[in-house]
Amino acid sequence: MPDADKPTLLVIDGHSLAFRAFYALPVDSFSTRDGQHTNAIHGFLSMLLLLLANEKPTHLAVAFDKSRVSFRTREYEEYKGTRGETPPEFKGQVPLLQDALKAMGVRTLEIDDYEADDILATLAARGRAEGYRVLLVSGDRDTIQLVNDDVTLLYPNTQGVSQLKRYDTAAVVERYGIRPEQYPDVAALVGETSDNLIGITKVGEKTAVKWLGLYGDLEGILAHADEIKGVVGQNLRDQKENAIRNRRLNQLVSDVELDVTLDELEAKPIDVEGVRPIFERLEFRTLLERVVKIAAGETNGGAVAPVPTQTPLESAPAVEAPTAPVPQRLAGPELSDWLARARAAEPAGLGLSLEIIDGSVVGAGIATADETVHLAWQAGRSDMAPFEEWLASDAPKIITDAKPQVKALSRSGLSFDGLVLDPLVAGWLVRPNLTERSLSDLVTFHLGETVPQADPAQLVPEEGSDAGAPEYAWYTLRLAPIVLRALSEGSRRLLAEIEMPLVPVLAAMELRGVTVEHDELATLSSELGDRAAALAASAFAEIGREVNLGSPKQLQEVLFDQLGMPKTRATKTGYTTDASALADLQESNPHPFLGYLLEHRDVTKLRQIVESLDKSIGPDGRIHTSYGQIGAATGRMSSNDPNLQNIPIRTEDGRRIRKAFRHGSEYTELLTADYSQIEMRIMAHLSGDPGLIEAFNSGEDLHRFVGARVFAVDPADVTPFMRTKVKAMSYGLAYGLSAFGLSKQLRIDRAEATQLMKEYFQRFGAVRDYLRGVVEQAKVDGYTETIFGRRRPFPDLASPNRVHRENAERAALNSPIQGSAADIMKIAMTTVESEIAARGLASRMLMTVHDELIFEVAPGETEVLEEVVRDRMSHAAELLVPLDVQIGRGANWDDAAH
DNA sequence: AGCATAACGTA
DNA sequence: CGTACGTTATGCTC
Repeated sequence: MPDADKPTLLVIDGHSLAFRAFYALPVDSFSTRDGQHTNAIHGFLSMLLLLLANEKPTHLAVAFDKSRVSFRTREYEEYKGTRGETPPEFKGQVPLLQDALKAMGVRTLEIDDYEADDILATLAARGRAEGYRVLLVSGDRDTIQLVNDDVTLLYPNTQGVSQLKRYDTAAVVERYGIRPEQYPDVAALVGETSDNLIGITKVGEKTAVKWLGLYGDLEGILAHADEIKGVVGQNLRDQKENAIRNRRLNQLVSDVELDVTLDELEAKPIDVEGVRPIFERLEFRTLLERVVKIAAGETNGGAVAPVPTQTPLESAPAVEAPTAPVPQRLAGPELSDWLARARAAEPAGLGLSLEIIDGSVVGAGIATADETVHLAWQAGRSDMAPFEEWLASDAPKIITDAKPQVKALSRSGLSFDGLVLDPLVAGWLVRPNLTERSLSDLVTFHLGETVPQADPAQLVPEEGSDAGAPEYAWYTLRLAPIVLRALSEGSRRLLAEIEMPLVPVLAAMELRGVTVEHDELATLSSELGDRAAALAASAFAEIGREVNLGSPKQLQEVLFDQLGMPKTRATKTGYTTDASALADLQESNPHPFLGYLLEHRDVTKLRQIVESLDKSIGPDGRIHTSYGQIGAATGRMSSNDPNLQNIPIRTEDGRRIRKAFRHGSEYTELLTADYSQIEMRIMAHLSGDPGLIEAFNSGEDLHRFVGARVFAVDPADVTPFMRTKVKAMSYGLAYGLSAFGLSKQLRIDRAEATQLMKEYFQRFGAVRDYLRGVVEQAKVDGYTETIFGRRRPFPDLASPNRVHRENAERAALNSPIQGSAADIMKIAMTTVESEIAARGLASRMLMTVHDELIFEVAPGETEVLEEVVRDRMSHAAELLVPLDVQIGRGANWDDAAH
C-alpha cells in the first residue's frame, strides 16, 4: 500500500508536550479571570489543532503518565529524581487539559505503573503491525528509538511546541550518526540528566557513536571493554553497571496492555457544542474559533480530517474566510428581475437586513448565496415597488434579529410577511443559555469567521444609507442552514410553528405600548418619598447617626458592630442584610431600627419602580417595553426597558402602581386573562398523576382538594393553615424544593416538613416519579424537553461538584414545566392575535406577564374579545387536564385583576 | 465609565 | 438547602 493511502495514527505524549508548552508560553499571559493558569493547555491545544490540520490523522490518542512513579522508579529510586517539584502553576492544568481533550473527542490513555512513552511505544508497534503510518509527538528523546520506516517522531525544538522537528530514520541518522534503534545504547553510555541517569564519565555522544560503529551495540562494546584504551576505557570498565542500568531503564515497553483497539482511536469529528463550554471556561477565544472552523469544514465536506491549513500559532487562519459579494445597486425593473431570479435561486428564503435610522427604514440589503443587493428606500419611491411587493408577500425571508426590523417596517408603513427564520432565535434554541446576542456573535460561533467591523468614522450617509446591510443579509443567509442543522426536528418545528410567528406579534405589542398615567405616578412617587424620608429619620434617631440605608456595607456596621446583633448568613462580602434575615433578627433581637429599616426598604423599592416607570412614559403617554424572545433559557419571554413583568401586586402600595396602567382614549377598558395554576396543570399532565388530574377535573379548589387528600379529611374540613401548607408544597415541587426549604418557608420544623412531603407523595406518587424521571432522563440525554420539543442542555448534571450538580438538577426539574407553560403562552398569543385580526376587531393585545395577557378593549367588543381570548388561550394545548383561563376587566390594570 | 454584588420586584 | 428573569444603588476598579 502506498504511504499516502495508509491510515495515520497520531500519538502524543501529553505530559511531555504540555510541559514544553508551559515553558514556552508566558504564564502571565494565559490565565482566566478567576486565576486559573492555562498556558500549558493553550499551547498544547494550539499544537494539536495545528497537527490535525497539517497531518490529517485518521486515528488519534494522547498518552499521559499516570503518576510520577512507575516500574522504573521502583527499579531505580533516583530515576527522574533530579526533577524538582512540579511548578504549582502547571499542576492544575493537566486535568483541565484532559477534560478539554475528552470534550474534543480525543482519547486519552494512561496506564498504571507505565509512562506515557511506553504507551507511545506500544501504539507505534501495533500501528506498524496493522499497516498504519504512525506519528509520535514527544519531547522525550528516548522515543527516538521508536522511529522506523513507518514511525516518525515529531520533536519540539527549543522554541516551544509550535514547531516540531520531524525525525524519520534518515533524519535520525543525519542528526546522530546512528540508526534509531541504536539510540538507547548511546543514551545509556552518555546518560540522561533529565532522567537522573548518570552515564560513563567522559563519554559523550561522539565517543558513544564511535564505539557503536566499532562494536555494533552496547553489548558488543561491553564485551570489548578491555580493548578500549585510555581513561575513558577505564571509566567504561569501572562504570559499566551504570550503562547497563541505563539501558534497562531507557528501553521502552512496546507491549503494554491497553484497553483500546486502534479502531477505537479513530478521529471523530469535533463536537463543537461539547467543546465550547470548556473552552469558554478556559477563555480560549481564538482556539474556539479554530475548532469551529475545523468542525465546519468537516460538516461541509464530511471528511474526518480537518480543513487543511498552515495556521501559524496565534495568527489569523491561512485559509481565507469567504467575503461577501460586492453589493449591486438596483431599482425598478432591474430590481424586479433580480428578485425573481434570486427567489428561484434560494427557494428556502433570501437573506434580508434593513438599515434603520431613528426607528425608520432607510435602506435594505438582500442576499443570495453569491449575490447581494443594496437598496436605498424612502416612502413614495416608485422604483422600490418590487421590493415593497416582495416584502409584503409570503416569499420566504431570513432576518437576523428580526423583531426590531419588523417594527421599523411597520413604522415606515411597509407591509411585511414571510419571516421563515431568524438565526438569532434559532441559535438560541440550539443553545438556550445563550451567549450569542448579535449577528456577529453568531457568525463567530457558527461560522468561525469575523464580521468585518464597519468603521463608524467611515459611515457615509450618502442617499440615507450606509454600507453594511447587504453583508449582514449575506452572513444571515449563510448562517441559516447551519443553525437549522444544529436543531433537532422537534426544535425546528417549535421554531417554525411557535417562535417565528410570534416575532411580528411581539413587535406589534411593543409598538402599541400601554397607557400609564404620569400624574398618578408622580403623586405616588412624592408620597413614597416623604414616607421614606420620615422612616429614614426615625431610623437615624434610633442609632444616633446618619448612614446610607441603601448600603449593605454601612448597614452591617450598624447592625453587627454598633448594635451587636448576631451575625447573619454570610455573603461574599460580609453578612446579609436581606429582608428575611432582618425579620429573623427582629424576632431574636427586637430593635426599632430594624422595623424602620425594613419599611424604608419597601418604600424606597416601590418609589424606585415608580420613578423608572415614569421616566419610561413616551410622548404618546404610553410605555413601550421590549420583550426578550430569547430572554430566558426555559423559553419564557422577558421584558425590559422597562421591565413590566415585575410590577408590584402583593401590597396595597404596589397595587397603586398598577392603577396607573390604563386603557387608551379610544378604548373602553383593560381586560386581563390569565392561566390559573398552569404549572400545576402541566405537572398533572406530564406526570399523569390520577389524583392531581382528578383535582383539576373535580372543579374543587386545587389546594383544598390536595389538602383533603394529604391530611385525610373532607375538603370542607381543610383549614386555612392546611391549605397554606399544601399550596407551598405544591408550588415548591416544581422548583425542586427540599424539606429544609419547605420548613424554612412555612416556619415549621424539619421533621414536620419531611412528614408533609411524605404524606404528599404518598397521595401523589406519580408526581414524585415524574420529577425523578425528568432528572434521570436529563442525565442520560444531557438535556430536558418541553411538551412542544423545546430543549435545554444541562452539562452540569455530570459535574463532580455537588453544588453545581444539584443546582443543575433543580433547574432540570423545573425546565419542562416552566418551559411548557411558556410554549403554551406563546401559542396562545399568536393565535389570539390572528383571531383578533381575522375577526376585524379593534381591541389589542398589549402585554404578557408569563401566564397573563393584558388587552385594551375597543368599544362594544368586550364580549367578543373575552370569547376569543378564552377560547384561544384554553385551546392553545390539549392536556390531560383543562386549561382554565380567568378573565377580569376594569378601567386599570389593578381593577382588571379578578 | 464599566463591572460585580446585594437586594428585591414579578411569575 | 426553590426555578426564571430585570433593575437599582453601592462600591470597587479602570
